Amino acid sequence: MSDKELGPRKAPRQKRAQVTVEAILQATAQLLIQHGYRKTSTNRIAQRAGVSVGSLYQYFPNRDAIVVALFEDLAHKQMQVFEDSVADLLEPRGREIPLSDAVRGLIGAILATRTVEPDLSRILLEEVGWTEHVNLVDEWTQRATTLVATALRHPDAQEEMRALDADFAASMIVQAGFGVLYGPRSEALIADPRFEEELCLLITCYLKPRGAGEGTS
Amino acid sequence: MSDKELGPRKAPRQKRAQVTVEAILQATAQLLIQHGYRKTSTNRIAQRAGVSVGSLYQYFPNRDAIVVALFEDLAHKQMQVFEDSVADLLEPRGREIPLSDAVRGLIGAILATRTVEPDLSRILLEEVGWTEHVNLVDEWTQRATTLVATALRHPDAQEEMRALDADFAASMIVQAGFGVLYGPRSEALIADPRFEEELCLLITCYLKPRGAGEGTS
Amino acid sequence: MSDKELGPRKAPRQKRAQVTVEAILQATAQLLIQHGYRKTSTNRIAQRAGVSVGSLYQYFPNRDAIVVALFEDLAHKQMQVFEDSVADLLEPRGREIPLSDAVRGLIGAILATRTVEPDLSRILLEEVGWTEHVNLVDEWTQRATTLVATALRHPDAQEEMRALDADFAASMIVQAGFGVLYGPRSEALIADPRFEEELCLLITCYLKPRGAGEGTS
Amino acid sequence: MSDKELGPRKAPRQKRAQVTVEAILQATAQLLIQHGYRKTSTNRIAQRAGVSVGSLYQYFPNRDAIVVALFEDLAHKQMQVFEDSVADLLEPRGREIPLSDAVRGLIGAILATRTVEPDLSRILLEEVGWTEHVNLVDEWTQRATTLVATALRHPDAQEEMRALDADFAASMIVQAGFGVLYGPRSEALIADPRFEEELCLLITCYLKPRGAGEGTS
DNA sequence: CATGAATGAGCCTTCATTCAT
DNA sequence: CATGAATGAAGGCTCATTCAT
Repeated sequence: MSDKELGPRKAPRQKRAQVTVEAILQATAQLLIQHGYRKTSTNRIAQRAGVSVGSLYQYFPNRDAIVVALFEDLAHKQMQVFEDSVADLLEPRGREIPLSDAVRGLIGAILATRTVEPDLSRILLEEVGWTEHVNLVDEWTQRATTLVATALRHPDAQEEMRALDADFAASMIVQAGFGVLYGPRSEALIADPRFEEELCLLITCYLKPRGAGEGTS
Repeated sequence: MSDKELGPRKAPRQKRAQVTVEAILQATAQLLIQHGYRKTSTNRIAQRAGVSVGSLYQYFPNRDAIVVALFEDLAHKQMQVFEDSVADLLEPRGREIPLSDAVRGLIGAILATRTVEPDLSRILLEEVGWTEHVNLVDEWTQRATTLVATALRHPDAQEEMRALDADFAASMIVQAGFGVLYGPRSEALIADPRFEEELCLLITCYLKPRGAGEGTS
Repeated sequence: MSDKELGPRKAPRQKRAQVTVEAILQATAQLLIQHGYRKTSTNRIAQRAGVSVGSLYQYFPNRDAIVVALFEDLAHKQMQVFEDSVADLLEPRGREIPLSDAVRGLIGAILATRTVEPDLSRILLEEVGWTEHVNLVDEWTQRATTLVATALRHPDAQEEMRALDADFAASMIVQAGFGVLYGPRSEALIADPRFEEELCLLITCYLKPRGAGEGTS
Repeated sequence: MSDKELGPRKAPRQKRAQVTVEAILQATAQLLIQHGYRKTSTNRIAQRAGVSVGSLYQYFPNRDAIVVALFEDLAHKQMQVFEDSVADLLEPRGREIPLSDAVRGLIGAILATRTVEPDLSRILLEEVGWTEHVNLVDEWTQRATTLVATALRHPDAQEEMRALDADFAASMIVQAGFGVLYGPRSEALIADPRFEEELCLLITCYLKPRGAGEGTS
């Protein structure tokens, strides 16, 4: 666990190799989802991928490396989605967007994250556990937080906000947001029609200055 | 995984047996913490517990049953702590407590939860995954939510709050609270001196009526 | 298998002990029938018998000893039945019985044997295997053969028979008889309404002198 | 026991694999003969075969599957021998064969069956028990019976026989024959010099019409 | 490079048997 | 004598990984 190589063994240069690697990853994802981590053995992966075990070990030094690759793939895809969703909020533009809209956008971005390969995501997060991939998750959270912090520093936002440490606030928001979205019982909560609105409220209120309610205008 | 017996196999009647069971549970906890779930084999548990494998299987039908027992123990202890902490807030008392204090109490209660065997708690939640223990976690969350909802309905609280569905709000709070406390990167966040205060703020603001800031009184 | 004690450990003198032994034997029989030899463990036997394992080992030196005891019980009961059934044929009586009737009686005796605890009998014979109890089975076959030989030597019988070695003929008959009764597919054959009659015929013809058919009289 | 896979797991494609499978089967046969079914563990088999347990499980899903394979092998070989031996009796030929010769041939065929791996045969039949392989044994018996019935229907045979149901008679003969050959104490009986002749007699008499003895010619 | 046969440590579990209470 | 907790050898089986072809 400590001294094990977890990175891919060699970058596949030929096209055929690329196909092989892809097949292995897909097979692993399927098996993970269908039968869980424990039953996802290298032999089974190879078989499902239509490849020999030997080939598998040509590209991955060990079983966990495959899972890690999958994890990274997923993380990158999710980050991409998140960053794309958030992009608008950061673009310089002529007219102002009210804070509440910005927050709504942020929340939408986090929510969008859940749509990326949800099954795989779930199994990876819950069964494999992110403990083993702390770095990745850290990076993930870090980048999200930075993005949010940047958004919070946007002049348009600042105007409506009370004075606070953008970094810290971003952490709170991201953390709370993910908690709500990925915690136990999240399914039920998210399904509630009031959910999105209330989550916006939660965060907006937190950011706004005291004594200046939303509807006060 | 689905039809496996997970309950304890037979209750230890003699005192000696009780000691054995206890040793097994402790050994398992230690191994889980030190080496993770995957390396915690029944043989190792038995060895560490200074007991034979046979004894282990006399009280637990299989490895997971031990982990489940541990999980239940922990969950019960945590619930106990939480409920004890929250108890005051629910007691009828002569003078009013301001909402912010109530929230602070709530948060304190959730935080207190983290002090119960934190290492074991982490490994159990993260590596073993609560997916397999949905019922327990559900119960846990349910009870916490109910408690919070009850607190929110307290006349003293109502006075300072905007009109909202106590149950829903409780869900949001509990969920967000746990997210902040148990999510990735929680350690760092919690360590921040501003943390507790800000979390209070987050929730208080959410509950208070618009246009009525905290310091406005 | 070779140096293992197989006899009962000590004769139970007290009444209570006798009851215990009986309970153990019954429990074993039930378990053998219901779950087969492999799943019939001493612990299970003890439990089913409502006795502690320790007590079990008070009366039997090891597991197989119980099975052996059961086997012996059964063998003795079957022999008893066989001998009782055959008894008449051997009694000196005033009037002659025709050979065919004698044979019919013999066959009836062998058939009667099947009615003694058929389930236990089957499991003991098929799963446990009589290889391990050769002596008993030998004795069994021996006695049956002797009995039949004695019957064949009866003057009444001799009259209708061709000259042959009674011992050898008895062996053939007993052996063939048991083959028909306990071999594979016996069930189907025995169920056939013609069966008993034809079996009589088979043997009678064998015993009668050439050229003197049954119906010639 | 009921839902266990008993068929071979995967067919050996390479020559090396074929050798392995063969070694496993042989080792199992040896162990079965020398130490009995209960002591024939997969580990021992692998060891004796000079192969790793893993290899064993690559070709057989579990221990019993090996035994079953052995059983099938044996059954097929025996059937082959039986059918070959009986073949002549069925061939259309110019001159008649007397019934007694036909029966003699039949008995010879059944006896020949005993020469095929007698030790393995014995252990498989007696200790493992044919109960678990009912289908195979059934097929075995079925085919033998059919063959005999066919022989009985041969015009040459019919001429010397009384009228009877060929199928039923075949069942009786086969069953009795196997009983005599495979029952307890068969060894001794078969060793007797009179045995074969008498067995012929037993069956011939049974088939011939009443009142027409053998020597009547 | 691909293949798939082979490996063997190690896991989970059972069970006959002993022995302190 | 009875009890039942404890033992630990042994069995069945899996699976990550290697290596000859």
